[in-house]
Amino acid sequence: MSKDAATARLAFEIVKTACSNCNLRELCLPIGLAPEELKKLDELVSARRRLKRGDYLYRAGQVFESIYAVRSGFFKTDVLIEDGRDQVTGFQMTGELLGLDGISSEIHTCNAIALEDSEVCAIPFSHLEGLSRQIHTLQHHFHKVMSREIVRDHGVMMLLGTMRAEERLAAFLLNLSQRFKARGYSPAEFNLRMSRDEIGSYLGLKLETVSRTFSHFQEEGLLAVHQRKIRILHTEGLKKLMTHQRT
Amino acid sequence: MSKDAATARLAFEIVKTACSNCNLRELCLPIGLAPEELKKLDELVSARRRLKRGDYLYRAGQVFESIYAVRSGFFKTDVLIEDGRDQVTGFQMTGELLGLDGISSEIHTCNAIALEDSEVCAIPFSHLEGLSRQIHTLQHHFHKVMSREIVRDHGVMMLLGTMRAEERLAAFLLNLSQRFKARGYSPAEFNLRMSRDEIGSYLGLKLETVSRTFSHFQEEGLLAVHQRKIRILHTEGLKKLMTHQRT
DNA sequence: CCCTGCGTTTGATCCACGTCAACCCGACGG
DNA sequence: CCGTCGGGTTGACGTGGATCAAACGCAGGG
Repeated sequence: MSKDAATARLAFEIVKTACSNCNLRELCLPIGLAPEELKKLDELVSARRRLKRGDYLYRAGQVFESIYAVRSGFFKTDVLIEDGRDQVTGFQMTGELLGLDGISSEIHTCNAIALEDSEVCAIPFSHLEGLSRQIHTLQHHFHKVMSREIVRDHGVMMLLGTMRAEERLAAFLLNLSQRFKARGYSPAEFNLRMSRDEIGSYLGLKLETVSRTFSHFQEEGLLAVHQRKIRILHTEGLKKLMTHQRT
Repeated sequence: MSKDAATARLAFEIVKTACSNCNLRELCLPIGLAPEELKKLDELVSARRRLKRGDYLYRAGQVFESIYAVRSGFFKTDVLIEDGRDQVTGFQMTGELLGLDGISSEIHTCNAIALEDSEVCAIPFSHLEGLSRQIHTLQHHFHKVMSREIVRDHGVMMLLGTMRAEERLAAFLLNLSQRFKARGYSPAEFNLRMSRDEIGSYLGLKLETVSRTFSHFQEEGLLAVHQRKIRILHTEGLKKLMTHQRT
């Protein structure tokens, strides 16, 4: 926590700014690029940005210039409408991209907020377009990423439109679990970075309902919950819960 | 309706297959392209496809090869999960693109179904990627289209997550109204192409609730509803309804 | 150590929408 | 002309989750 330690860490990380030796390269934009292509991508990532918990990466209404790749940390995005209502539209973790919504109007349409101290790589969008005209693989991969975002959103629409509270929370936890697993963390035990209120907003539920549903899962022996620490005891049970209900 | 008339119309439309003289060029993919660029795009649109009401344009699970631009008609897309539940994820009208969800996994993730006799232009995706490496404007425009889809989905998530039935239906009607207007049709009077059930599925409501809400709007003097024919009598009233409620 | 504050849990009550069921109505076929 | 059929409307009733309210528990500060 000392100033020196922070400086030292900064220096260390600057050394490995490049995509080509970033340990996320299998998760992030560079997937499938040849070494020489990766070199080009290195030049593209113009800047890193560090954020503290609670900092805004960008705000709705700001001019869109770059997309961001999460290098470390955890984000949420949310939209709000005039009358004060808001909704969390997603949670982003390591290797995921932020800001794709801004491309359409050159203006960000949501807020992106760090839920813990985080670091992102800024990728100026016009550069990305330029480079993806040269590198097929990059172009195609970028298209896939955008498309995946659309598919993900459809999943959330499904969840919000047809599922009951238990199913929503089960789906949410299983999704988190799987994403942690993909990043080499335990799929069974993790810390939530977001509050009950934020989960509720994402799932279209009130925080009380989220809390009650957690308790309920715990009573059923599906989970161990302590504050934001979650241990999944019975993955299959959660999965069944998600699908089983019919009407 | 005679066979001859149909044939004649077919012949007529084949003549103007090209984007360069398509009257949708201001709405569809070619927006903003220079004449010589438009020529190149012409070669890209490999085939038209006609569909009758109820026909599937593609089904979830099929291999993805092309995206489609709606030339005429009206579509819905829906996703379904194992247990039989399904959800309409969108309604597409003239000039809008279908199939973007398939890019991510090379497999369509939803069904696209014609709600009336329709015609689409098939755009082989690999060709589109090729051409957009040559034409900046096309590339950028395509990115904007994908991004707009993401923003639209966020809007639906907002609707499903935070709005009550009346607000949802008001938002839905205003959205349709505006899209009809953009296409030169009356924003105040139009025919719904979809059933109450399909509206309900899209809005996360049951058809009875949709029906009741229509009746309610009619009692309030906001709408005149007769079957699928809608006349908006009081746009401002609908808008206020959409925003006004707080909690 | 205690005080304060915020996020969370838990309980009691309420209500918007779902469910179930009857009925209506325009389209279509015989 | 009537019978049928599918989508739409309307009513009565049930319920999942919202709302309101109180209490808890951990973290940070004095």
